[in-house]
Amino acid sequence: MDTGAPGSRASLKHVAERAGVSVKTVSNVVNGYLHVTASTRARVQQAIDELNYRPNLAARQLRQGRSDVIALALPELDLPYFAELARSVIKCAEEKGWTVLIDQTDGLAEREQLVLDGIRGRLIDGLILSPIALGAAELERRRDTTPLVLLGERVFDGPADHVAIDNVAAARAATAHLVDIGRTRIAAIGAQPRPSSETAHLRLRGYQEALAEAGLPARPEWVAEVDQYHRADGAAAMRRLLDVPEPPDAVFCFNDLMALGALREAHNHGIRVPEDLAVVGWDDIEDGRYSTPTLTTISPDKQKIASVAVEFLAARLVSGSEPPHEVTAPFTLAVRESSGGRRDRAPAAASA
Amino acid sequence: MDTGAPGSRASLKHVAERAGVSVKTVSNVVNGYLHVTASTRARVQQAIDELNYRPNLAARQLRQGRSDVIALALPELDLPYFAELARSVIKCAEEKGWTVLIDQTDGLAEREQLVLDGIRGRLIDGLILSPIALGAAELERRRDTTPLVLLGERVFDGPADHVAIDNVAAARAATAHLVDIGRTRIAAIGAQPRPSSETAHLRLRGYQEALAEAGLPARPEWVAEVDQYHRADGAAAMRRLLDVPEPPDAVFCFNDLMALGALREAHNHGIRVPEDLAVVGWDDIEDGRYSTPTLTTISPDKQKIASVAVEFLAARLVSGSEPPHEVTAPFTLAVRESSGGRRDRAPAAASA
DNA sequence: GTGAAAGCGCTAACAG
DNA sequence: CTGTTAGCGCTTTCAC
Repeated sequence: MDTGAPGSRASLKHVAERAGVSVKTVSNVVNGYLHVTASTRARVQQAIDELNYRPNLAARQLRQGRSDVIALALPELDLPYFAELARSVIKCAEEKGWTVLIDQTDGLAEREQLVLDGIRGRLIDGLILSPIALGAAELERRRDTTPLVLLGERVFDGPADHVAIDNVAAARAATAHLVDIGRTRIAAIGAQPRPSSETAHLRLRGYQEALAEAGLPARPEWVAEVDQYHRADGAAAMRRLLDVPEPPDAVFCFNDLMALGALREAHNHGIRVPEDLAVVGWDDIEDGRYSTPTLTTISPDKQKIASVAVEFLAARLVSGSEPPHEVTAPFTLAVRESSGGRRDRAPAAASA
Repeated sequence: MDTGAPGSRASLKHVAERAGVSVKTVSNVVNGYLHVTASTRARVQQAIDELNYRPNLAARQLRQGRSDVIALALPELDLPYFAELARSVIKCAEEKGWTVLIDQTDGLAEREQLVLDGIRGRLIDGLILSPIALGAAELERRRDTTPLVLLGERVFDGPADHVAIDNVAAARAATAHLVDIGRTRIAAIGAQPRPSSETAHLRLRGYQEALAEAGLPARPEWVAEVDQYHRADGAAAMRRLLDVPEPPDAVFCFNDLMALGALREAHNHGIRVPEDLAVVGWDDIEDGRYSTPTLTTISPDKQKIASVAVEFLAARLVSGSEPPHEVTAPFTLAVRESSGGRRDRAPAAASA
């Protein structure tokens, strides 16, 4: 049914010629302007269909100065927390008519810096960045003026909008929960040697504060450092903790993935969870609701984080240079089996 | 250190003026052309730095007719299989200098159609689509000429390049494995009522073929239908299978997520895996390597799928209208605990 | 080696 | 209500 359309390379001009009107009129139709006669509109629409016309977004962007595309830069898409977050961001962005393009930084400083420096040129209208390696200093130095929203821990009072989690408070809550259920030898998995890792630092602090508050010992050998926050790192860390002379009876993992690794490793060693060892994670990824045992975890409000980030960006696009906003997203503690929560059915089971 | 740069809105012209050269020269420098005097290059580079110049990609795209952006359209980013796939695609695309923009279709026909119709206008150079709801008919009807690569099951000999998995063969292998370990009452989870669901259809066929081959009964009540391929659907389906008069002693789940849900549900009912019930999944997502028990699964070569898809696109961009290519990506069966594999340590444990 | 000018497809002024 | 025109920032002939 090719009516002579040269591929889909038809431009406004072609459509205009075919419909016997001016480009402006076609533009009006395409953009849904109201003041167009029904008959003209119909003629134009027919020409559009026949030629299979699609607007050239590059030209529109060049003209309008905006692309309706934003970038979301995060460490890894296959870390469930970030996958879930990305899903929400894409959803929210869609409601604004935006398209989301993904940059994977792998948590590398170099790549985060590239993103920050505007590697995307003027292609994107805004940027949402979840920094792992970069700190306040790098952010201060930023020259690119693309609207920026930061995700994650509080990076001081940086020059950018920021959706934060109260890492210290949440870590304290997680640890306090382990204290509450009667554990006394509470370990932590997820400390990081890198000086710039804010997240690990803050969560460790919350952990230590909670121990101090409870008058419980904070043994250095109960704090396991990791390189990354993957399952394998959690498993390896757990293994080391089990070799300590006086092994812990509870462990607070700085994310769910490590907690799942730790769970599995404990299982390999014949250690019962939660009887011998209570485990708490962080992120509330779906895996933890179906694991055996199900995982007690800090549950940050991901939906909220995503929606606030997108709203921040939207606000920036309207009024550029207000002082930076900051929102602290709420969290809850989801108590499940791994810390002795009721051995109730998994959520799916309950829903049918 | 603001040298008067008006934000980052500097254009080639501004840079040219500041450096005392023509725009062409600046363009040459920016694009790394060789025949530029070292001194000129230095002067231009300095002006670029001072003005914090970033090329306007929209203008470049308009001129060159390409954006170096491709779209990846998949059902949901937080389905681990797709998250892992997306990660690989982004990696491969990056090596080609491309940026990837993500479209979430939620597996909805309507949204897949939009993507296919070129909702992105001329913004993208190519499209990789993992269709769930759309079939051959819709693909034949496509008029948009953006290069397209299809992912997933074989959609007949469509008009587009295609990276397929041999669903029937893999499903047969999975089922045959359950036969091999001595199971006789083998169920399947993942059939779908929708007529257009190729994937479910083909996997079901492989399952049935393997049963026939083994001379085993194929009871309809052992085939559980689901709406989606999430953990909750697998758990619910498992629950139904356990209520059947003669419950199965093995179950082949059409993806890992459902298998994990089934695992959890079995656990809730006090059923031992693999002793009472063997479970096989499909996708080889990381979760299944750390679950308890670890999950036997069909492992498609995701890296290969991603790299071939990107290569197909690259080839299309060079020579447009060759006949469609098709590659069938290999798969293996990863035997783990859920089907009686050795109760060895989880992979992470082994690596330290 | 470098410069001048045209034009990619679109929208926004401004006429009519 | 519709047509004409200029120009967004860039690359690309073609001169010099």
